[in-house]
Amino acid sequence: MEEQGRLLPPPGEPRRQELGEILQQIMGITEQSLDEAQAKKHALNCHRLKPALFTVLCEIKEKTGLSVRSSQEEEPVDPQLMRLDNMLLAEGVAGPEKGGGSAAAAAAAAASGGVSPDHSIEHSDYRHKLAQIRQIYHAELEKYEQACSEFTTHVMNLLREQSRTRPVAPREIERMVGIIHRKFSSIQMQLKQSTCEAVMILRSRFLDARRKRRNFSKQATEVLNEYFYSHLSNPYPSEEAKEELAKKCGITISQVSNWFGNKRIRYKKNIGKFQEEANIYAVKTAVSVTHGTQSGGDSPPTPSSSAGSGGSFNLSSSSDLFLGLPGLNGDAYPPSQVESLRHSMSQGPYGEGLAPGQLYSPRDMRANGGWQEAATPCSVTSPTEGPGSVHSDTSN
DNA sequence: TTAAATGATTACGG
DNA sequence: CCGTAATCATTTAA
Repeated sequence: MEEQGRLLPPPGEPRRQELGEILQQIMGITEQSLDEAQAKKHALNCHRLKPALFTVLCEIKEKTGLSVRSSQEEEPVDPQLMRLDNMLLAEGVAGPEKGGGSAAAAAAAAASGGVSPDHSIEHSDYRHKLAQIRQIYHAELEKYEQACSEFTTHVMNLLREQSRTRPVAPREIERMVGIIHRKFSSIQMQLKQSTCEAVMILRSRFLDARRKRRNFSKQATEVLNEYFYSHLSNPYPSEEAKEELAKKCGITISQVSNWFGNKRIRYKKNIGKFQEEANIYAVKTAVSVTHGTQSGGDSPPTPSSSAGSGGSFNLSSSSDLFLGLPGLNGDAYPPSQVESLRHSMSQGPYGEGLAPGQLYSPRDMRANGGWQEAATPCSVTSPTEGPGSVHSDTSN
């Protein structure tokens, strides 16, 4: 107290001396005992020149400390973070909460339940898992948010406290806060990253069509096979034909395309495996052509007429194999259009069918890799391009 | 439980 | 985009 009195402005005294005195006291603080230092500190704090001095010190510090700060200025927005945010938003993870996990799942199930039963089951499961992820995500996010704010407050309090005894510029506080926020954002980004990964895994697990594949109905495969074997020489349904088939089978056009793609490749790969099937459908087609009844019949028709499925397309590589070593593998021959042959083949699995295979000469269909090239010569009786057969299929 | 069948996807070329 | 060929993941038969 008395110090303050002594430090009071002696009117005529030059300021310089006063300042020098103060600075000396400051310098001397470290050499004094704790109590003394505390007392002096307090005294200095209350000195009337203190604010001015403090400002000066802050300015100096600001100027000298600039080098550090300039390095990391505010980056606008991290594109990576943007992407993550967008994805989380799109997936409904970051969006507005729609209630607790089970509730959301139940709502989803209820919402889609009536329309598409097939869809709803997996979907509700998916939604349930997604809701779990969202819950965790939000909880973690909130935790980080809170921790960040707490920490920031703490640091700011600390700095404010210290600002009474050491020069702390407002910008420094600002910078500190920025650093803290950046640190916490990077943590949040990791959280978002992990969440994104989890969602992606969930998606691939539930939404990937391959994982919830269902076989087509018996009837659908029937229809498809019928078309395939009746157009064996050129099993490439047109757009309209695909449409008809899709409608008839209750599947999509792309599913029809998939089916034909798979069928072609698999048939070509191992004709022997399909010979029996080819036979059945060839006969069916024959019956249907002759009798006009082609739809639906499950029962294997008796081989009667000669409307076999005609020459198949060519296999590029396996034809050689087939010619060279007929009995080696499943490679056999395309289904025959000869009745006797069909007859002999029809009674057994493909093992027995192999024997007649040697009788059959695959002359037409080798050498050219294309499917369609072989079509013409082989198809003796096949209703390949007969509009009638196609039409009859489609009409029914 | 394993192997075959099967629908869907991917990579690549036209 | 449509095709082939390879591959994946599931369903079904053994």
